[in-house]
Amino acid sequence: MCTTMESAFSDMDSSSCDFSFPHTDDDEDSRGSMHVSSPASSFASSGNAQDAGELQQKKKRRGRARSDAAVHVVKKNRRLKANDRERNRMHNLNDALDALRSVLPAFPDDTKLTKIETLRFAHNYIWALSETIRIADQRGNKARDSSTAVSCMTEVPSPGSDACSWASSASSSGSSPSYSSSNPGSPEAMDDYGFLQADVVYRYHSYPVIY
DNA sequence: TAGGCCATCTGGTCCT
DNA sequence: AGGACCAGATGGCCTA
Repeated sequence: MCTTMESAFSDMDSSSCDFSFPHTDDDEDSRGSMHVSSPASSFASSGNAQDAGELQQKKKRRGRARSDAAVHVVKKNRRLKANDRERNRMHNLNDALDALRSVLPAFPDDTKLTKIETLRFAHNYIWALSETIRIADQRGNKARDSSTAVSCMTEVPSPGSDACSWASSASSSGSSPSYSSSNPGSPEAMDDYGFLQADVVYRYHSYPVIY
């Protein structure tokens, strides 16, 4: 198969694949070339009647072959363009995933999250932030002059920060965290502020995305 | 060496 | 008709 990283990023270097469009004598004929080395011109200059008849036959066959080849070339060109668009589309998707990774808390070992891990991590992160805000609001309503809610918010890791220093309870997850099976949205687990922190942190790292 | 992850190709389907 | 999107297939690379 022609798929290699080199060919993939060489903007469709067709010479490395089976998609090349060979330059043939038919191409010359189709442009009415009078090149001296053209088989047609050499036949025409022979003056032989039998050869002329064969030439007509050959021209017919070549004409048929040329039209088939033209269709083939058109199809291949369309495929190449579609491949190029698909490649760009996937590159855009990967760029978006990279952007998502950049706003997620970083792991200390600098392990790049896989695609699925990035999506799951982002899901958990959003959920954790939402829960933190929700609980902070609840606490804020109960004791507006308390600084508890403020300190709660400062516990949330900022994008790019060390996620595991914030979430020590999930530090063993690495790039392939084991997943809990509990419901991230269960409010009964949030009856205590301290418990909330630990629980949010844990789920933020380890809860599987439910699709 | 098996398994996971990834990039790419490809054909089908849907949409504009 | 052509482009976007999708899913399956394939092969390369890396790691345990």
